[in-house]
Amino acid sequence: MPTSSLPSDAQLEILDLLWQSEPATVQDLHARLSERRQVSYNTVLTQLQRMTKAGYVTRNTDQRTHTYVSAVKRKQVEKNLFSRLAGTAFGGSTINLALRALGDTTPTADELDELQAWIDKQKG
Amino acid sequence: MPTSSLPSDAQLEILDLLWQSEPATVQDLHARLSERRQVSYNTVLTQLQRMTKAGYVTRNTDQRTHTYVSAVKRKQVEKNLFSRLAGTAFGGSTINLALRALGDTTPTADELDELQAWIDKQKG
DNA sequence: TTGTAGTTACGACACTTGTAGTATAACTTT
DNA sequence: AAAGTTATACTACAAGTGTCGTAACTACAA
Repeated sequence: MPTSSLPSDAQLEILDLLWQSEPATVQDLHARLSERRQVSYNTVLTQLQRMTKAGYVTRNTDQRTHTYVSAVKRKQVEKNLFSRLAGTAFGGSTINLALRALGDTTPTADELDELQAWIDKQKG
Repeated sequence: MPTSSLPSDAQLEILDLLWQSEPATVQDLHARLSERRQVSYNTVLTQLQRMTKAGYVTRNTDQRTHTYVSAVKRKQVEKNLFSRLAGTAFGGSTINLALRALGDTTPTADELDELQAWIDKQKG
């Protein structure tokens, strides 16, 4: 449904956790998010409620403790994210964006291999 | 709240124009931005004022018509942008982000070469 | 049965964001 | 010099954001 709109930063952060392990309760997500930064249970709950309304997630309310699952595909959201970024500051090119992202970062050998594989796939 | 503050989307769009050609007046920027989308002069002005306050640009007010120059480096802003994104949804890895950005896009031969060059540089 | 911990619903609040209108001052043109 | 044009400053405002508090309800334990 939300092909145009994008989750906010805080929502994306939670969505990312969901994608990693679904379904999940608010407590699950709060616990996992708390490993990264200080945040209240209610904050996570509110964001999940907003995400439900926005259609980014759906929830099962059969039990008192609701469980959430993502309703949008990771790839799709990422694609939208990139195209928004590319649209504003990278000459519209996602590839250009990728090149900039690489920038002066130093990759691990694995990452380098993965990149090489991607290129080879394009060539072949 | 991200670690380092970042220009908003609308600001980034203008900053991008500035990076391409500095210094510039509000009119310059408004004219160039107008080629892409409908936006009022005052909107551009307001954003430039906000960016001035935020330190993203500086301006010369000697003349009645002020001229603006960027006060932040493109690379630095991009880096912050990517690291914020990476921090929220790409496992913290900018390279991973780049790989995702590449995703199913199909590059031109030039872009492919550029990518290959980047890899070779890392290897060598 | 009464307390206590867990859960959701709802509201609140300050801040940001994108957008633009109005006021006013300063040049330019007639 | 009057009128029009151009510039900035200031104000405004709805929507979105990140954050959390409080109320109310449920379930289990003592």
